Amino acid sequence: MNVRMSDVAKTAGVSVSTVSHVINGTRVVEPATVQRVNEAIHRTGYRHNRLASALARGVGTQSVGVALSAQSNPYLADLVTPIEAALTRHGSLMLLGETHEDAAAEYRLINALLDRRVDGIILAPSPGAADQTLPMLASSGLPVVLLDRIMDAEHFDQVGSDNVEPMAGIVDHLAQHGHTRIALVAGMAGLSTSVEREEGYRRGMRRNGLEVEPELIVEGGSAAGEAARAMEQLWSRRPTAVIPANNYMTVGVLRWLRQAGLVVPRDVALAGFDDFEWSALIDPPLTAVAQNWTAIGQRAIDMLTDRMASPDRPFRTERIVASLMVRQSCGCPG
Amino acid sequence: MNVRMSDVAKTAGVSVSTVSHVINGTRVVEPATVQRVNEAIHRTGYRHNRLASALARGVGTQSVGVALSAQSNPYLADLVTPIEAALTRHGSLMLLGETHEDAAAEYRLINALLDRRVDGIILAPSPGAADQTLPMLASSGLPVVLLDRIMDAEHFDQVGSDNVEPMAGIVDHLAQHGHTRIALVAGMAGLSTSVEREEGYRRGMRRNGLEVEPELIVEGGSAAGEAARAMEQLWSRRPTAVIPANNYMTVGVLRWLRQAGLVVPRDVALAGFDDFEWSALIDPPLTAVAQNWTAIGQRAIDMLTDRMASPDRPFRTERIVASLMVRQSCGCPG
DNA sequence: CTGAAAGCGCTAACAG
DNA sequence: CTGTTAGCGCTTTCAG
Repeated sequence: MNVRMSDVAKTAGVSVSTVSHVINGTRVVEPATVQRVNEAIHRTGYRHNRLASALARGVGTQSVGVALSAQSNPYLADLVTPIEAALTRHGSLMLLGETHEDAAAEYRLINALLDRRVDGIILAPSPGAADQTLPMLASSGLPVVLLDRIMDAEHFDQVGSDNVEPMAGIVDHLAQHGHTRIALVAGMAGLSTSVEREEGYRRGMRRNGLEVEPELIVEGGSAAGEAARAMEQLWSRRPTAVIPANNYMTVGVLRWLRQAGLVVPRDVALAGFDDFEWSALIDPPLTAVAQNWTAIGQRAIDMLTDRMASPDRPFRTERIVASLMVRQSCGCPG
Repeated sequence: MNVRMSDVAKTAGVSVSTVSHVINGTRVVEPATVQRVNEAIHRTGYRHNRLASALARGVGTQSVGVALSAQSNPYLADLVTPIEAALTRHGSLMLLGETHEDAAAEYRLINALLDRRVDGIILAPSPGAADQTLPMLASSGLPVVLLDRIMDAEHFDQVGSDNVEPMAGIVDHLAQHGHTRIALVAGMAGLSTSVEREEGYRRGMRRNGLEVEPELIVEGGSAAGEAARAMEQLWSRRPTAVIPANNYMTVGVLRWLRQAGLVVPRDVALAGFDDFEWSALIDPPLTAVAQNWTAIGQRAIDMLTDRMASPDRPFRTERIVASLMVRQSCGCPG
């Protein structure tokens, strides 16, 4: 264990400088020497220490930090796969950390990432990120891309789904089915996605000539359990259709409906946010807005590398289109 | 940007040695001095460089590598969450990499991880890992835990689900429903989980006095598309029940069945491996073996820290129990 | 309680 | 084509 470059140099009968250069291919070395060095590397069992290397070279660590809440992201794999792929292409690695949707935990995580000298950070900001995390990130000068939850932050690149129009589109669709009492199980307060989706709901109601009744909007905390309780509350207010603002809440709503003996879409129509592989196999097949997580992950890493390349370009916010997958839970015929 | 410890020392009017010690709390420093140093840190905007620190201290980087195929792991979040949590408790971070279920990619990844001086590695070995990756890992002397796919490797700690008995249990259950022509859509060849589940299938058939007909076993490549084709093939052989050996293949089988106009469990009963949040909401509610991914992730990180603490303890292989969730796709009444 | 100085393992002028 | 050597930013004896 722990063979150093000098050991290799010794057994190859050359200088460390030469060893370094054959390892990094950073200057021409006589083939015979290269040969000897490579043999020495093998015989000694040498492992290059990229950390010492990075330190000496004064560069980053060929790694980027990805900070999000895996717990609240069922699309983790979709999101992470393109990021990982792009990073691998550059010989970089991904440091994945969990924000726990909590400002303090997130702050600690970003600090840890910064102290480890990552080359860039991709962050799905928790509610509360604006207080400490974002300022710190901004002053760090590190390339950063904010993901999913678009903030009111001028000095960051951001990418996420368009939420307003797709949500309004759900309302349009439900209204076309003749629904007027359309309930919304809203996401966790403080999340920009929650706000935007509620805005979309309001826009949709209005443009269909429907009144927005406050009692038809209940927060479902972005989680299944809370959403079930929210649905219970809503049910007493006699909605004819319900929109869970995300995937987890759809599970909760569906569970509550089922145990209450209600059948979708006969007793209440349902269409929500977040599509997934099994949607078509659910009973009834789910009508839902599909977010393009692969594209979001792809754009995030693209934007990050763009910024690394040109630190002074203007900051951009990109919205990735999300589209309504119409199936039967909304009342459409099979 | 890039303030060094010496800068802090200068503006605080002390030596770097003192600064280092107040930062690490590694020796007693007069309160007043601590004060001055902390102020200097603030004023200069100093960030501790953990990499340089680790180098000087000759220790690891407070990070562990996690290598698996996110693409083929729908439980990524369940698995990763306990690992992340434990790591955070130790002030460590997770370097997540993708093996792509490919020996060469995996080998490169593990190399990258090793070169970055991670303190340990958790790997879900791809088929082919035994050729290069495992030997390298073994000779590295680094703490390693193999996950999910239990290998025939004596010198590694391993943790994964029990596959044989649970699979045999599925067969038992189906046999009790009176099925005799039970088909298996097997997983990707070369994966130990595939092998073990097929073994479980054979064991189940045998102990129920059923003949194992080779034509009722078709490989579904562990993926939805291939599984659909496998199911098509199988259908011509008139099974009365089918067992997809994992989650993805269940999707494929279900899709094919549906588009063929077949209804489960009337036309063919179905029970497979891998349960998940939506199983009860599928049409029909899915009977499936639930693997305890959270426990697996938890044990993996436990075993890793155990080995870090005592490098010479004997290697262990742990099996986490997986249990059959009986719903309706097997033919049981709602 | 504090400082000087010798490394940690590697890179990159600079000088052959 | 190759070797010497001064760092990279930090830790840690050792000597006050």
